[in-house]
Amino acid sequence: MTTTDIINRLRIWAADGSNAEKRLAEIVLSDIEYASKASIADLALRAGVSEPTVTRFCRALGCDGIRDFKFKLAQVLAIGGVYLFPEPLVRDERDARIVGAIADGAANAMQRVRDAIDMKTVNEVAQHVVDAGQVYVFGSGGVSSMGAVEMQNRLFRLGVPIVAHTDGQMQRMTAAVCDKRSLVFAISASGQAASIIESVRVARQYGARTITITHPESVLAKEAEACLPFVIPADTQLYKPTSGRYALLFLIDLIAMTTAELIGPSVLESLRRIRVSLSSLNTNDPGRPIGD
Amino acid sequence: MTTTDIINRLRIWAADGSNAEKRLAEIVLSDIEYASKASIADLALRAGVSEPTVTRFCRALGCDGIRDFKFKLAQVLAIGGVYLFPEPLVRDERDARIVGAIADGAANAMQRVRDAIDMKTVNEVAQHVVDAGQVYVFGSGGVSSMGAVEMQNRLFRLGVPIVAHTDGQMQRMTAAVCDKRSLVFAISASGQAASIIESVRVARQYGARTITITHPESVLAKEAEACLPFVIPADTQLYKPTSGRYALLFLIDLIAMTTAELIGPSVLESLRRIRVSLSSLNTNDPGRPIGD
DNA sequence: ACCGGATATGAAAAAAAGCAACATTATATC
DNA sequence: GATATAATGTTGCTTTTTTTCATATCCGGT
Repeated sequence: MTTTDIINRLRIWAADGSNAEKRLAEIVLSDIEYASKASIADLALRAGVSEPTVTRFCRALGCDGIRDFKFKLAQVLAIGGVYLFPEPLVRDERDARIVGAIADGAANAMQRVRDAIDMKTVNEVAQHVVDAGQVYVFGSGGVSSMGAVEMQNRLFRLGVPIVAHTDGQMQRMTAAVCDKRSLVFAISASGQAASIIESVRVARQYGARTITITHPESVLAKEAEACLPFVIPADTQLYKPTSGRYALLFLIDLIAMTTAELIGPSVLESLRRIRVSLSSLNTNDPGRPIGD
Repeated sequence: MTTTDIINRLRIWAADGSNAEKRLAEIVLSDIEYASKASIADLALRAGVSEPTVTRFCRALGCDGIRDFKFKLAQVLAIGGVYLFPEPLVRDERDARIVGAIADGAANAMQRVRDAIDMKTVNEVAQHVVDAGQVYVFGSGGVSSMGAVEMQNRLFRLGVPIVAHTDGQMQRMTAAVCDKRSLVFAISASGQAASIIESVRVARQYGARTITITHPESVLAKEAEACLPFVIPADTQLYKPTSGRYALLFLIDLIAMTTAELIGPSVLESLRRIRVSLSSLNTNDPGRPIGD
């Protein structure tokens, strides 16, 4: 159960639960911060009900007991939301929470990559990119397809022959024309996207080198030669966009930068040409990053 | 104290606290989910220390007691997801430099957004998204077009009628069919992309509301009603992909989350439907994030 | 109106958890 | 090696939570 469900249910019960439930739900909703720390006795007193009623209330909401209930409330609070607080009171605080939740989430996700990433594998991957005659990136689903496109975007600048496909048919067809000089990146957070799994299988049959960026225990991970672990945890907060995207971006940057350094100064030539090709479009501002 | 600080402190203590502290910190870090629900007795047993030591440990970490400690852990989990917090790897200098360069760049970019962001504007923008009959997002160039697509990806989930265009012709044509109920987001790091500037101008002529995510001093910024500042600094490190992308993602997440909360619980219905529509594709795993 | 059964609520006691005061042990310092 | 200080443990008490059992309330059928 996601934490947001609990708020919904509280809402519903505040409207049409039994007497005691109504009062409790109201008390909790009116001050979640208080409720997340109060003892049963306190809560019972405020709502004018008996203590066991509070425990039963929590159970009925799908929690193990009041501890679990408060645990979930704490999580709701960690991210916070308009509808959680009495409106006029806390505009600023709520804003701060939103900013904090996203920033912390991103920082966490990236910290994890930072801690867990095996640079030896990344270095090998980069070497394969350099060696490959043609690189393909397959991704599907919101996060993974962004990753695929982004990877193309990062690597083509280095002069790497790379193309991304987010369409399942294109992935399959492309896989079918792979050969020994091909390198296939397969990105899938779940590791269960059928088109990606099949494409990897086919590409490998034709001798392509295959690298996945996916859940290390997934079907997809087992299909390929190498796997860079990428796990998107079940977000407890549905309102918040998943932080996993930052992790994926990080991973891609690592690959791109390692590859760039491997190629060496000649990447600068590619970058220079890109800049020249843009200079007729935009004003010439040498400080600006290449291609917006 | 932000909630994630607690993890840092735990890390430090796991490395150089006293004996009991070390063991406790390790136990907690090795399974935060467990620690966030365990009783003192449990924790003490596992770490092989006495119960009051656990209480003292929590206090020393800046919490009121074990309750508060567990409360904070719950929040860490809510934000960071059910991530593991593995020991950071030791790596050689070159690897550390690459990882550090990217991580620091991203952290800086996001910190800048955090410092500069005006949540009042973001709230207004979100309100406009909710009110709009149709939302368009235009972006061009590597970073900005990713932003446009990502914005579509984040907002369509909430049931917002939104479409992204990264093609200049499509942008112009779309702008030409705007009306009063249209909302146009124009993303451009440079603020000089011709197609975007023209599209904003045209859309505005037809009564659309226009919001830019761009350099606040740019031509584009002056064309539109509102501007969320987004500046990509000239990266000195040519090998390194620009960190600006993290900042843009951050900005988009802020808008998406604020919008989601403005819409309220009914967004859950959209998300639920998306999940259902995917469940025939993938195995049914309710914990998985929606759409890879 | 009255009955039987289900449901909701409360009182009291048992169980569990958390905490403080004091005791002990380890460590550092001279 | 004595002493002071910090770190940790033991014990028992308090608070919190849960369970058990009793009571009240509601509701449809007679």
